[in-house]
Amino acid sequence: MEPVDHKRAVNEMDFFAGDRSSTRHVKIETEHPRLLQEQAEDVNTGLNLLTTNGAASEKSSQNLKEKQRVNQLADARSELERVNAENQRLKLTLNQVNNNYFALQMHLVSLMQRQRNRIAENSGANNTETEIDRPMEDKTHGESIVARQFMDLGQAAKAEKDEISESSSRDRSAELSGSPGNTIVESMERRENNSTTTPEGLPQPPGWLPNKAPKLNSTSKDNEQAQQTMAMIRKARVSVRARSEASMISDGCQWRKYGQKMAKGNPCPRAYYRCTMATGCPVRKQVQRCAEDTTILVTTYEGNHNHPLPPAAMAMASTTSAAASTLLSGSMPSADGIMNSNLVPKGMMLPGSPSLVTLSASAPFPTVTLDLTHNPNHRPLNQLHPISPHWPHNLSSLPPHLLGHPVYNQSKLVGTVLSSQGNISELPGHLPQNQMQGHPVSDTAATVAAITADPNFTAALVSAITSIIGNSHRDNGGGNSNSTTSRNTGDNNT
DNA sequence: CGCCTTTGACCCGCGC
DNA sequence: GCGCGGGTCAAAGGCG
Repeated sequence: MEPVDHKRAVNEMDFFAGDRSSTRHVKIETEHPRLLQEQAEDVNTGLNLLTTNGAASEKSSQNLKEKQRVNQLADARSELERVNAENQRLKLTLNQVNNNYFALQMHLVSLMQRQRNRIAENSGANNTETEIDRPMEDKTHGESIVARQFMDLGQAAKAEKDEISESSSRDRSAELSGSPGNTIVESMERRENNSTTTPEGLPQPPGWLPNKAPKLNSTSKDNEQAQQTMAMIRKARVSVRARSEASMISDGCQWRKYGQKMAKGNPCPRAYYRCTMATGCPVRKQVQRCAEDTTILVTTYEGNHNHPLPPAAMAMASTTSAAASTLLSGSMPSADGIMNSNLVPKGMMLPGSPSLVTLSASAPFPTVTLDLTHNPNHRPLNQLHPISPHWPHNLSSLPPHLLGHPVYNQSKLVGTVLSSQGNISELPGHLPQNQMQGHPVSDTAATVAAITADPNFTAALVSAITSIIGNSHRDNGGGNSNSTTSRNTGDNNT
């Protein structure tokens, strides 16, 4: 009985050590036969289950061996625990990297869409099919513009939420309008402000919709549409579908859970979060797994931040902007746009990703859905990762030495990303097309496989992990983002 | 101790 | 008016 138990214990340890490569593990493995043989021969003596008539010296030597064996087992066990812990850390890191990649996708989508919308706005009836051919003049300003754009939306949100402070919001909007980086939302806000002041000068109620209460001094059809659009944008929701094992995707913001409900028709609970990066921030989000595929995480954002965001949060922020812009671009050209449609799937007009973004005007609010869960053969965005060894977009999660590295120049990254669409192949930093096309990715596993297959990524990942571990594995990248992870059980990746 | 999650209760809109 | 479902509140407890 006893030898069997010992043997089993050793085997169990080996089982857990399993494929985790460890030099110590190899050593233990090589010692197994001898250990087991010793056990078989000496078990009675070693465990004092039977008395023997052997010499005392022999017995002491056997005890010594037994002690050594116990020590080895203890060492192996501790090593196993260490490796297990390291494995968990690596898993977390990988998950975080996944989320960072998702955030990068968000950023890309927003940039692409914003370019389109801005071109459409600036050039009016000009040809909008060529804007992607000249986006590099924009990409150098991409980061700041995204930031500005998001702040503009924040103003819009404030105008909605803080009715009393509408005039000040307008002032702020007017201040912001002086910049050349005007966004569609901002311009729309100005248009609305110029045209929708009530006779009493009172702010509009939060749920106010121009089509329900036409303004007396709204004389032009454009103004009406602008009002409609702005109201829709303010009420619009951004729904993001992405594959993630974590309970939340990483968007760089701080979120506090304030409720959870079982939604009808979905066995998975719906969690409600609000932004806690600033007091009074109206942004909320709902997180729920898809009923059909629980690996798909559906995150719905509502509202706009009223505070500056860290770079890590810019991706999602710009996504919100892009969503609003998408709404705008979809509703402006004609009166029978999304306003009057119940469910209008609309390609985002991103080259090669016809179904990436859909619009839904179903009640209560129009929703922009970014579906990042499936990327068919249309040069999916998911294939972007091989081209960017520096793709962890959540900058705050990056180790400092990588954060300061030129490869994290976002404009260059954007250029790389755009080049992957096949439109800007001459840009610096891009990789050859064939290299990019070598990683068909349709799910997280394939994504991880493709990512890890890239040596550049591997190098960056190793560096990042080393730094993270070296920093006592700060909570999910530290900084002002992802703070909710620290208290969560490991799957909550803000 | 502060911040967070959990979770039941409550509120509100909507359809019948 | 009633029930249902979605969204929010807030007390309780956990965690670092």
